[in-house]
Amino acid sequence: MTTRRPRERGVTVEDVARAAGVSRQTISNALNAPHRLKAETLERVSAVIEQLGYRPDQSARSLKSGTRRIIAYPTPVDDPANPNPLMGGFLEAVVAASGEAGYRILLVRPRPGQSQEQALDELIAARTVDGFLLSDVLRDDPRVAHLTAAGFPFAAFGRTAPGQPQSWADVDSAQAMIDLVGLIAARGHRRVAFLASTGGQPWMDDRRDGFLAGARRHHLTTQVYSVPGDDPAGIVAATRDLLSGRARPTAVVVSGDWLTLGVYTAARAEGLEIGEDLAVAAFDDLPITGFLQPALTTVRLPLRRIAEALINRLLRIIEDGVTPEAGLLLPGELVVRPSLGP
Amino acid sequence: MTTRRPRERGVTVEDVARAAGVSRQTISNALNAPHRLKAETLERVSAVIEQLGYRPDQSARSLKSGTRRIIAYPTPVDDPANPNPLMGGFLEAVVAASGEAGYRILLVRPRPGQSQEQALDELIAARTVDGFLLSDVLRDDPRVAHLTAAGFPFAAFGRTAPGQPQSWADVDSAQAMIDLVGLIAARGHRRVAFLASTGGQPWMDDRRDGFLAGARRHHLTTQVYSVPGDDPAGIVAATRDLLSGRARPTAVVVSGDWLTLGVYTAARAEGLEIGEDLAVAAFDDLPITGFLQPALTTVRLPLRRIAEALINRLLRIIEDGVTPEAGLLLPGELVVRPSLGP
DNA sequence: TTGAAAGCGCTAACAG
DNA sequence: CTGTTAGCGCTTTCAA
Repeated sequence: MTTRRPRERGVTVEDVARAAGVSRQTISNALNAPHRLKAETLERVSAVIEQLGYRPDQSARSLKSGTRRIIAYPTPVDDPANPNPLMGGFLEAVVAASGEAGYRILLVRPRPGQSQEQALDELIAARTVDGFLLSDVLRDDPRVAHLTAAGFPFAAFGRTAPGQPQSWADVDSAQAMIDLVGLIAARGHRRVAFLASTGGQPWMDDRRDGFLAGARRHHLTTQVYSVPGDDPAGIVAATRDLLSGRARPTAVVVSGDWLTLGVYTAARAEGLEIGEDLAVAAFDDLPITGFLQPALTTVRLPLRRIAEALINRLLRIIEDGVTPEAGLLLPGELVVRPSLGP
Repeated sequence: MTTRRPRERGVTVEDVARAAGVSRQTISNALNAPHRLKAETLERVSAVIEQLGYRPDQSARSLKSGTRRIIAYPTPVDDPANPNPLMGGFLEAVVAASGEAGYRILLVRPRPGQSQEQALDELIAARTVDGFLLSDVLRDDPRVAHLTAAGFPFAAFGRTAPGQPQSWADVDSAQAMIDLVGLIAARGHRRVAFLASTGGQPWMDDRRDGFLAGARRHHLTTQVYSVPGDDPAGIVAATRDLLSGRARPTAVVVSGDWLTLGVYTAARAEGLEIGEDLAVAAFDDLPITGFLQPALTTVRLPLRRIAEALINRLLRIIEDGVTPEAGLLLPGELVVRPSLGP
């Protein structure tokens, strides 16, 4: 079945103008500056527009105006066998927030053999988008440096360096950890361990720093374990080691929910009941947390608020040319579930 | 800090032509029909293009050519508190497949008060995209009907009706279920239950039908339970009911991984050991499956292959005007884990 | 093989 | 308040 259509020429201003018996400009005005038309004309013209289903050609309009109403989101590369379960929720929030303002999200990715910076340059040079939304931003992210140098609008989920535009929003991981440790201390724990995977991501450092700050504040005895990568076996081994020592901790804070599987496994192997003999808490609130037995205490990321803040800030830059003076930290939400114990 | 830039005029053909000492047309040819240039000229011109970082303006090019190299993906509305954990993996695969072919994905969504169809019409009329990628397609999906009527290119994750263009790809849920039931039968089970949530999605029907077909083939005694919605409490109750009857099933097949939490809970409440007293299998291979104890036997969706097939088919329609004769069913992958027992 | 001219559909500037 | 003119940057004729 072949459906090759002869590149349909859609309905244009010309058509509408003729049908309404006015000039092309009047049509344009009806859409872009309705106050300039006599109420009666406007009504008549609008009816014709409606009836013909006329929409200004996006490309023509963009060519003229120089604005695309599109935001590029460089999609993080994901392992399809083990995809980031929060990506859908973040995009949901981003699409909702940008759609509200009449912008759409274009998913972009460097072509094979192309660097991140080259991909950005191409999008800028081809004037494909009005700005960039960046996520998983590192402390010294080359993309941020590049966009800053190019003077092109962006907003970052993560944090930028002091000399760079502060158009970012991030989870206040440190504060959330401090709160979490406070809760643990209030429940009488004195020896608390922190278990982290060493990926080098800045947000993981923030979590660790927050943990340490909280522990210091409550005079807790701490122990910090780092395991390479996300290898479950390594985590189980580390946790068993942690739990088999003398003076073992009565609570374990884990840098991310994903690792807790290993912790649960190890605790069982050591004959410890989670929530009874050992309190466990983590971070992220992945969809899995309800599936652990007992359910996991964790910190929920404020993805919706982050997305809204990022889009707001980006549009302020794009439309008003105003770059925020300071970054924005949004609080994580403590979700207390049985793994924390009584 | 105000960074309002005076709407930078990027580098245009004109600039490059002047710099290279040739006409505008030669530049255009160098990019779009290099074979028409003398090798030496081409080289020289390319060097200048490279040096000036020239990229044809996307809008101008689109206006002229009528092609956007953009595919719209109407993003399913997601519950941000409980996001679809597979969305990230699907988008990853879609972005990779389309990027390969030089297309990008635009996330779209009806504006407040706008219907799905109106949103499609707007994108078509404004010539914003070359085609649509649809997911979560219902058996009689209004979007498919609308795009078919408009004669606009699309590809559907799901299945279209017989009279409609068969540009779809889907998981062969029925066959995967038949295989799964075969495996269960081979392990000696004679009484098998099917537990489903009633959402009315066609793929859920496919799964049930596959289950029944498999059971028939192996002469198994079956029992089908349907629970409204995804309410965990309802599932626990139904499962307890199921398990407490006389002649209770020795295996339970669940329509989706998500529901198994309730099944596990109910089984424990009945004093049954999963994998020992009761075999459990489900569908989707959500990231949670490894977190259940014992780990869950399930069917993995071939999202990467689906995405590739959809993009392939869509581009065939867009670029060659050729609509596939038939839909494409891709096999799910049986992932056997301890919940199925010995 | 290269150059000149026209026009894609739209809107901003100006004139009536 | 409405109409005319020009041009955004590109590519597709057509002519040289």
